[in-house]
Amino acid sequence: MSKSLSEQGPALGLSPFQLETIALFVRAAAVFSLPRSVAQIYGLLFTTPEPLNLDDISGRLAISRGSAFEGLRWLQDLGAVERVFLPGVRKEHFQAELQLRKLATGFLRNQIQPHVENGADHLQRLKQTIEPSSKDASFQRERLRQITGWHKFFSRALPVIRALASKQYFPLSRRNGGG
Amino acid sequence: MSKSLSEQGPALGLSPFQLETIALFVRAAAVFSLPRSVAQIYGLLFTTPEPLNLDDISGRLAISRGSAFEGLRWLQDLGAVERVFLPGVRKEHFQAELQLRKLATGFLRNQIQPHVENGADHLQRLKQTIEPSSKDASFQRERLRQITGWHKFFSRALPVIRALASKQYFPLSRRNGGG
DNA sequence: TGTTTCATTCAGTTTTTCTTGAATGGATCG
DNA sequence: CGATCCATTCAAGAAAAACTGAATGAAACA
Repeated sequence: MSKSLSEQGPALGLSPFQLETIALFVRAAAVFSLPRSVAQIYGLLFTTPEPLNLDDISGRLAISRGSAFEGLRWLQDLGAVERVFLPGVRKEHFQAELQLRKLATGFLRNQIQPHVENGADHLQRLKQTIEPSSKDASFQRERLRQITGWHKFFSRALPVIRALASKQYFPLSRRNGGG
Repeated sequence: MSKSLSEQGPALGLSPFQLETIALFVRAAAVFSLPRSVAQIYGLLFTTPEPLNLDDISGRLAISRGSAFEGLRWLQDLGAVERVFLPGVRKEHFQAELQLRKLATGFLRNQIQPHVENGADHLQRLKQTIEPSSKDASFQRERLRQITGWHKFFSRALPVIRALASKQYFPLSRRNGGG
């Protein structure tokens, strides 16, 4: 019963700091319904000074190679993790991307933006379903207008949110020269 | 095989407009990993002029009373659905809240804010795990600083996002006199 | 008071999601 | 060239989440 910190977490040679950080990321990921393994992987890389390879990750977190691989791919797609090429080393190594801006924009780009972009088509299709002569037509048009308004809002909000996550709002990250 | 629109959706007396709208909400909810039934319920109320009761909802969407009840409770907690008291009618009736602002702030309040508020405690605990004499202490302090920066960002961003969702950014909703 | 109507709960079941680990095949090496 | 190392896939299994519907008891009614 030594796995209280991260709830079914790794038992191997991770420091208390690493365990606590991973637990924190796992909780945060749960808010967005992201798989536990994804959060664990990011937490491990985040708290490890040197780049790690697939077997390092799978081994230290006590998760399967398959999970480690899928999790790493997801994190790479997002831009939360990047490959590191080490001269003379065959295995691919990875390290955590530390800029929240990149994480946030990656998430918006991958998870939100496509839906907003498809929205126009869906709205068009929705419009077709209104029968002009029906007694509900007026009410339905009102609702369609409402949804259209929401869609416009998201289209406008996306760039704003990106701007929000820009350098000037991250005074502390200046230390790393990033932003 | 007449259930293509909303994928396992209701087959009863819903109009094409309703079916299409519900399908749209189900897709949108999936982005945030919200249960299908919740999206269906909101979609049904959104596209129905008059308030509905539990049995209406359960019946028209072909979902169980239990699901309808839980979904309604979740939507009420969020502020996305409100009770309507009809004089002389015993059953509770519900209608959709149309202001996106309320939906957004409800979601932030219920799903995000508690975690941000607990963050301070977790950061404090994380700090305790750093052993000052360890060779990793410097690296770990750097990472702690990073997380602290993220936490600060979210603490600041929450109010800003709320402001974003305020009236002036919803020109179309003025028609309803809401915002 | 007894009867009916209703909101609410929750153990059991179904469905979905996540994880596992062995298998595949391409790349690298000697 | 064969042997080894490695990234990647995926069918099967495990775990988690969502759903069901009957049971409960409170409230309204007559």
